[in-house]
Amino acid sequence: MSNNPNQVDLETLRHSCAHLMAQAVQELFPGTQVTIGPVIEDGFYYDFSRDKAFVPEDLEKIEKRMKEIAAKDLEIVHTEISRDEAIKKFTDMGEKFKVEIIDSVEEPISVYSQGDWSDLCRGPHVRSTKQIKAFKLLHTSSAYWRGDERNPVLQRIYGTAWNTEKELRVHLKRLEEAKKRDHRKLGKELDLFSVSEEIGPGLILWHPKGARIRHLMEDFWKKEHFKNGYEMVISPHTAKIDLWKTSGHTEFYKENMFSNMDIEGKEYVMKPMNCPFHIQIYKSKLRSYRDLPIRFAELGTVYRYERSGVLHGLLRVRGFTQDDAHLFCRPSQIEEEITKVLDLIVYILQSFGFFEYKIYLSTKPDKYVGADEDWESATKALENALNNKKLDFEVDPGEGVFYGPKIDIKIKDSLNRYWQVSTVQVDFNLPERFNISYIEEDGQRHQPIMLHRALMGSLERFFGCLIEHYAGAFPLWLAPVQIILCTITDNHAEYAEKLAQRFEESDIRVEKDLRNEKIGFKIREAQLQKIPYMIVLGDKEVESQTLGVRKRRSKETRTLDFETFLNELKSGIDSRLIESDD
RNA sequence: GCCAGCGUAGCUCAGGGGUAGAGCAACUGAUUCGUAAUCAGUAGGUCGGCGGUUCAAUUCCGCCCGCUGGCUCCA
Repeated sequence: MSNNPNQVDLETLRHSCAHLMAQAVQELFPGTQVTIGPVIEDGFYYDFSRDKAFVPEDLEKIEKRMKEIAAKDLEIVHTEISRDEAIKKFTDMGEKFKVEIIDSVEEPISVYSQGDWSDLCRGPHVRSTKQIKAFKLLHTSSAYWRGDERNPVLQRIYGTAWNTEKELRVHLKRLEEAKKRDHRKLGKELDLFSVSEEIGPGLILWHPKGARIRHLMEDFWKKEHFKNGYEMVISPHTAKIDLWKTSGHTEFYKENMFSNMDIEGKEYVMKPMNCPFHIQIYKSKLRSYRDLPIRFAELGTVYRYERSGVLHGLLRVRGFTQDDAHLFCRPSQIEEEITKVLDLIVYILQSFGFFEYKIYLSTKPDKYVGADEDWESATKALENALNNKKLDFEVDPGEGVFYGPKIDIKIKDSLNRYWQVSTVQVDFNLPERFNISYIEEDGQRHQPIMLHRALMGSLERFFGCLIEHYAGAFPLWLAPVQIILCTITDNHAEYAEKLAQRFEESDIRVEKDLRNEKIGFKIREAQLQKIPYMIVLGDKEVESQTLGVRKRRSKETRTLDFETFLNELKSGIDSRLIESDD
């Protein structure tokens, strides 16, 4: 708690606000049972058991009642009772879910009351309902009791609460801003991508401008991988089911795989992962310790079945391209390889404008394959690599995949949201299943260590993240159109054509707007398309053979000659400049 | 997949048991203009699909498809 008496710990405040909402709901809708109402990031929710779902008008009513209750300045009283008392109390109240919770908590049972309403709760809470002032109910949804779809369906209401009206306004504004940046909205407005009902949900069409950005992402990625000792490989989109039996995917990943195809009586499936293919390439010949580490990289497109309800724009799809690589190395090389991977990750993410991360190291889960000492040394190698790079990380105990420990990296975007992108995983399983080996110095066959890693994760998701991070105003090096030439009248078209050709020869992505429209109209459209530079061409420019340069989000105009402007462009592109103003 | 809501012109949306409307975009014409919208005209829709109720359905009902917010999971 803060020293300022008016400043309440946000978690406490939000928890109390959830109670306030529950009270309002039960007063307005008798017969509704309460279940749980925890605090979440930026707010809270409460799950209710009730036949009917809440509609938006209900939220208004509930909010109004909450304000009334808050104004009553009800004291929030904490009491502790025995389990038997609690069971009797909540059974009498008809709160079956609360009774179920009482079974699983320790005595004494903690209860909070305000007025004639009370709730089973660990607390803490604010002293009076009057302290809950700045709040808003946001939306409804359904949820299952204890998150299990076999359990009864509950009606959830989400809300947010803050210490002051001003903080609430700032938060709501941020939500609005996030809505404006929604990649699905911008994808349409900027003509970047679409999803077609005719084709199928979760399958992305990259339009010319989106594909342009994708090619830029891919080109950059390939160049950096060649520089860093990777070899590019390419593998097919489907393979015989037997491959997936060997890899264990038919056993452990079945529910995520597209169902079988019959090709001349043989079963094939769309690939959900690239690893078995890269292993086949590794296995195509005998490998020596002198060849290791071997690094195979591929922008590999995979298909995974996702339940229809979870699909979401570019962020959750059924077909996506991983910037995948598999590293085969000697046990002694793990640490160095991971360190190099981390270097590359940080370099690439920073190039795209992401400078802050949350990094997790996930360790051995309850069910696992491989020897304990291998797990230990691999986990240590991951940890050492993170420490070598001075990267802060959190350990997620037991959260590793069954086949090995891993590092996950989330990037922070311009609205302070985190997105899971990069991952580095050690795999003790596939080398064993495919029985891969190399000849060691001792002349004997040894099993190599295999690492999976992705930097951007999926190009689709990373693109969605880029769109929202930049609100569609991509940095110069990524902008699908870098400059647009806008003529004042038809008289300037010839000059524009000539300039366009010169820009094209210099690999600048240029568009011309020669339409018979007013300059204000052309500028407006270019602004809405978030083109980094607008070049106005009129009598003045033709006469002096110059360019009228205007940058997006700046009303300032400059008169530059071609070479000067081209140099500015080139240096912005080559340095992958990210303008904070943009 | 489940719960709820939504689906009307390319886009954003209004309407409503008697076969549909606006703005922007498109097209045509006029205008040749100096940094976020020049004016006028034209065209555009089996109202997501299939079935049912009805004299009549885009509107009411059922099923299906898709989208949105969540639940679960993850790149």
